Amino acid sequence: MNQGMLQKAIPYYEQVQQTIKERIFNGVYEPGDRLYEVQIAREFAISRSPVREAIRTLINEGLLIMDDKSQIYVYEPSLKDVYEIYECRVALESTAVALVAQKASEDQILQLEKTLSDSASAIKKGEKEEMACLNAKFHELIIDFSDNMRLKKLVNELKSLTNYYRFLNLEGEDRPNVIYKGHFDIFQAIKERNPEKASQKLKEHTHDDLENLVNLLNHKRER
Amino acid sequence: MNQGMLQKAIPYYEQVQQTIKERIFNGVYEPGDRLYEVQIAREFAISRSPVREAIRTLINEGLLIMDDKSQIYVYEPSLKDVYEIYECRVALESTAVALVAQKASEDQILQLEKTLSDSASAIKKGEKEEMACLNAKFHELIIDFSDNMRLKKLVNELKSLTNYYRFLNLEGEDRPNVIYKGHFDIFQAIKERNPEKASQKLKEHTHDDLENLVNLLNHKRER
DNA sequence: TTTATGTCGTCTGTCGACAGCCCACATGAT
DNA sequence: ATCATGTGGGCTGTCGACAGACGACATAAA
Repeated sequence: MNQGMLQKAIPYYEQVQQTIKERIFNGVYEPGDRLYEVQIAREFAISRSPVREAIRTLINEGLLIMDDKSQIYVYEPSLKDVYEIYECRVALESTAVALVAQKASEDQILQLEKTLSDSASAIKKGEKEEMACLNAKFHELIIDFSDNMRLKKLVNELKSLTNYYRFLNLEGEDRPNVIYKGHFDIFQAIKERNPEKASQKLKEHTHDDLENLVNLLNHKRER
Repeated sequence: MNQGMLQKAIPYYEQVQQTIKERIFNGVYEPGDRLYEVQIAREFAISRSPVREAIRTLINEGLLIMDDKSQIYVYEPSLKDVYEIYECRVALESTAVALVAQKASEDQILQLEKTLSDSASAIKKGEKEEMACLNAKFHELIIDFSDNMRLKKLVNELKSLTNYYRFLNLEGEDRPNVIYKGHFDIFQAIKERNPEKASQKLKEHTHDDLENLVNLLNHKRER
């Protein structure tokens, strides 16, 4: 009885949008790849209209870009882009964490604490997948608890633009512990109800992330 | 010889997008109004396809919203939305101004100063139109000088969402002078190369704006 | 009068078709 | 060989048409 509710059929353009997005995140489409309306339409055995709409939406999200000849490519962040995106994320997330430090409920603080301790045990067991997941959750919880839907949306969009690099988060010199320490400091500041400190710690933590990422990218480029 | 360059014909969907946006800003379409693809297509004597694409784009920008029945309405910010948008703007703009305080060139600082003094004389002459324009310019310069395209784009999108209320900026108790003072303090901090102070002053200034706006909205609502 | 059923019009989602543009390749002239 | 001119194929922008969904109104049944 599916809760007495029938699901509205999901229109093609939405399904296509989701699928393309997943393919970008999964690396099926790689940065710089060109996409063709007709080809995608043929592949799904539908007309070009829904495909066009899906592409338009993804262009607006920034995951696809259109050149002056209306050709569509998968977004490929330049180094400058990466810096700019991080700058924006720091701005938004540090605001979020300050809000959380001010008004988080006790229960919410407990949730953060639990995520942290789960994270610690994942590190001990060396479960990379789990670690990445919990780290993401920590950030997500903070954004959620800031209770600002628009901020959440903006951060998510920014994150998806560097999603391409998400594998690199945990690589590098002793990253798991460094990240854990960063999160721990942030949590501590929240628990102390110290917005400025929380904000500051998050800025430092994110800066670490950026620096690590840029280092790894440079290494890759040299090889 | 038009600089030897021919302009590519602007596609319909872009023109329509621009037109709809202007109409929203000019109040031709009011918040909450429903829009119809067919009607707009008929009006411009074109097919629905370009209209659909224009609408999709505007939905992604947030100026139009689509309900669960695929009906299109002009975005009508709730009070909570207004707060959230301002929170995001403060986050981004205060970051921008801190960057400017760090790395603005002397010439850029002069531009800010000139805008301020123009603003002062506009106040003396009571030129409301000019005042609004210069105030906007002040903020825009700061964003530009922060040299972060993505930040600029985000702020512009957020601003357009409350564009509906732009008339109210200058109404209220002695607003022009309060705003001028706010901008002056920000400028001062930039000139002193004091990022924290600049950031702080901008936060206070924007908070004033928000408070004033909310007051006026409440008054309106009571009447 | 109130409820139930049927019909109509309108709006959105999708389709297939066509025209214009751009590019690559080929053909021909120098 | 090099450059100019065709020529063809592929891709995007736009169009007009149809089907399904939804609501309004009317009509019929209680």
